[in-house]
Parts: sequence; structure tokens; C-alpha cells
Amino acid sequence: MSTTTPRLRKGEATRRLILERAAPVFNQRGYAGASMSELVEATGIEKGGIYNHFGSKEDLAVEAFDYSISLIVDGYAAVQEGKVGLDRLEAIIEIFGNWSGHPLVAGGCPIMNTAIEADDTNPALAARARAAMDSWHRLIGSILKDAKARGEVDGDVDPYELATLVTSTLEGSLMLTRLFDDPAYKHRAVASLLEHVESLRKSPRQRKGRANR
Amino acid sequence: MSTTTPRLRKGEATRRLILERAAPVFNQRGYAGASMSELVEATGIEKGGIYNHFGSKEDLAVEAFDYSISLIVDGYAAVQEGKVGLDRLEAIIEIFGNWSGHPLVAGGCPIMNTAIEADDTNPALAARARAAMDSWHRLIGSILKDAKARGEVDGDVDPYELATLVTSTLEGSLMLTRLFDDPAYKHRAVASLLEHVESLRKSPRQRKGRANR
DNA sequence: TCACAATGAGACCGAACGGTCGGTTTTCGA
DNA sequence: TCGAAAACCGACCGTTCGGTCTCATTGTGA
Repeated sequence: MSTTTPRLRKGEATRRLILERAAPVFNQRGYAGASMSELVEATGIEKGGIYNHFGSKEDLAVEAFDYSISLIVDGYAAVQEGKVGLDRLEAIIEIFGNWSGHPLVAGGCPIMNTAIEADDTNPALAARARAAMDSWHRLIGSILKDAKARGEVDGDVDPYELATLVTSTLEGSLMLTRLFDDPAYKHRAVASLLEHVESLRKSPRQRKGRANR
Repeated sequence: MSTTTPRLRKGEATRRLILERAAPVFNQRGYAGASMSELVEATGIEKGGIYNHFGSKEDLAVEAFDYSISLIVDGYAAVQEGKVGLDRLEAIIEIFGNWSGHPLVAGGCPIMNTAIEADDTNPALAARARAAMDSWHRLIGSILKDAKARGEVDGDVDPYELATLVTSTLEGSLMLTRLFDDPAYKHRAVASLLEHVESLRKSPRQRKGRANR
């Protein structure tokens, strides 16, 4: 106890495997909807094994959520590579509409799913969802601030406000896309947002009066 | 059997009361998250009494969802009264942002909540959510078609597409508002949408000179 | 190599789940 | 007013829930 306990490999691998396989279960069925027996089946690890690594179902759900978020963070980081300024934002918006076939995690956006279920029922999960959403908004906001610094957009654009508007439209359209199993809703939102972002580019020294095309 | 069976009053009243009180429970806790014991407590009716009116928890959830939707339909019908054309749409968008204090049903938008939870788990509830969302989109779409017929907006605006974009933005912003318990997200979406709708009005040279803003 | 800690299986636990049913009370048409 | 039907209660059912614990097996640092 007094000395440092060395971390063992095998257990860590099992722990990771449980998270990988539990994450889509929680994302698809929700926290309340996912039972331990489902998680046992999905992970291939018996209950005792799972509880050897996680203190409770809620602990597992929280860590599985964080794992899902890490996949998303990595995915969105990858699509920005080699791009600068507004192009980064446009790449993010575009890829949002094209991840239908190979979603980063099955069951839709974990932040939205968790936000909807947990806001009235599970403070711990809701807090993680807030943290993840904050981080997402900071990413979009920083891209916009960068675009402003590069002189691509006007100074009167509020990065954070625009970020939350982009999120609202994307998440709402994803909800519709999943409800009707039709990517058209998502594609429409992407097209509309891209148009909006393009309209922000100050092309020939124009400032106000951009509201419509 | 051959003659009509007279419907009694008292039972119908209890049935209605159960729906009224169960609806917010399902909307806040979700279908899986709401237990029968919670519903017994919320309704003040014992389990036997509830099952006297509803065949199963799922039946009750479906009917409670429909009840929630009826409240919303009535609410949005009321705010349009006395208005015509695009003003109707603007009234709907505006009221969406001002229903924080006195929501039509506690727990946020029942369509979105149900869509998120049920899309991967409960076909019956998902179907009801689709029906309600379709109806909503038809409402917005018909308002836009009417506005077109009145010459308020250009012919190249697709009513249904715009309706789904409005829904996406509103629902997404409601999710953020509830996640962070901050109406700013909703207000921002409302302002952005109103600006967009206003920009659709063919004001400058065509038809009536309603150059607002 | 070996001793011991880490690991994971699975039987087991009490509580809570959704749902049933017999019996009592209430309602209301005749 | 009265009796049948409707309404309602609450004890009870089998199942499944999340979680615990013991113990055999496995992995690993010394």
C-alpha cells in the first residue's frame, strides 16, 4: 500500500475490451434500458469479471460514455488534418453528414442521447454530457476564432454563438435522420450550414447586409 | 352483446387522470426509466386500477405520449390564432423559445425524447414519434405553402425542407437548453430562425413592401 | 521457478420489476 | 332504492434487476 502498485497488463486489456463493447450497448439502449445481463452478453465477460473492473453499472456507463467521446474526438480531429481556418469547420460539418454508414459509435450521438436521457434522471451522466458538449463547442469556437484571426470572417461573428447554432442544427437533424432512418434530414442540415458558413467569408470587403444570399 | 354497451363516466375520468399524471413521468424518466411504482405514486391510483384501464406499461406509455402530443398540438394551434401567412410560422418559432417557464409537458419535447430513446429499442413508441413529427412537419409545411400562395415568399422555397430545418434547429437548441439549464441556446436558435424566415419575405421590389427589420 | 496478487467465473442475494387476480367498494341505470 | 356492472385495491406471482462473494485459474515480478 505504501509503495506504488504496478499496473498489470492483462486486466487493463479486459477493462478496455469491456468499455469497447459496452459503449454501443449503452448508446443504443440508454442507461436505464441497458441491463447487466445484456452487458454480460455483449462483452463476453461474466458479471463478476465486469464488477472486478467497475464499481457499479453507473461507473461503467460513465466510463463507456467517456470512451465513446474519445472515439468521436479522435474522429473529428482526423478530418481536420491538413486544413486551416474555415475549411476545418466545413470539413467537420461535411463529415457529420457522411458518417451514416460507418458511425463512430452505434446508436447516434452519445452526447445527445445521454443529454436527453440523463438531464432529469442521472446527474453524473448529465455532467459528463455537459463536459463533452462544452469541449465540442470550444473546438468549433476556436476554429472560428482562428478564422477571424486569419481575416476570413468578419469581426462581428460570435464564435461561441455560432458554434451552438451549428450544434443545434446538426444534432436536431441527426435525431430526425435516426427517427425516420433517412439521411436526407442530415444532408439538408449540412447543406444549409455550409451555405451559411460560406456566406460568412468576407470576399470583396463586404460587411453587413449578408443575411440572404 | 348485440346492443351497444353504454360507456360509464367515472372510469373515463380516472383513465384521463392517469394519462395526465403519467405523461410527464414518462417524458422525464423515459419509458425504461419509469417504473410502475413511480406511476402508481404519480397517479395516486394503485396498480390494479391502472391495469384496469391499460393493458400494459407500453400501452400506457403510448397513450400518454399521444396525450402529451395533444397538449402540444393544442398549444401551437392557440398561438397561431388571428395570424396569417408567415406570421403564423414566426409566432410558432417565437413561442418555442418562451415556453421555458410553463412547458406544455414537463421534461422537454416528448417527440424528441421518445425518438432518442425508442429508435433502437421500442418500435411502437418510435412509430408514434414518427407520426407526431410528420404531423408537425405538415403543419409547418402547410403554413409555408400558404405563405407562398399569398405571395409572401418566393416560389423556390421548399416548404417541407424548410420545415425540417426549422425542426432540427429548434429541437437541437432545446436539447442544449435542457442540458445546460440555460434558455440562451433556445433563444439564439429562435433569433436565427426568425432572421432566416424574415429574409424569405420578398420585400424589396416584389408585392407588398413589408421590409421589416 | 515460484509464490502470490490479480483475474474472472458463476452461484447466490434481497429488492424491485411488470403483471395478475380475487374480493371489496362505488357507481349508476332501471 | 336496489342490484348488477364497473372500478379499484393490494396481496401475490414468477422473473429479472444490480450487486456480492467465494474460489479456481492465470499472470507476473522477484
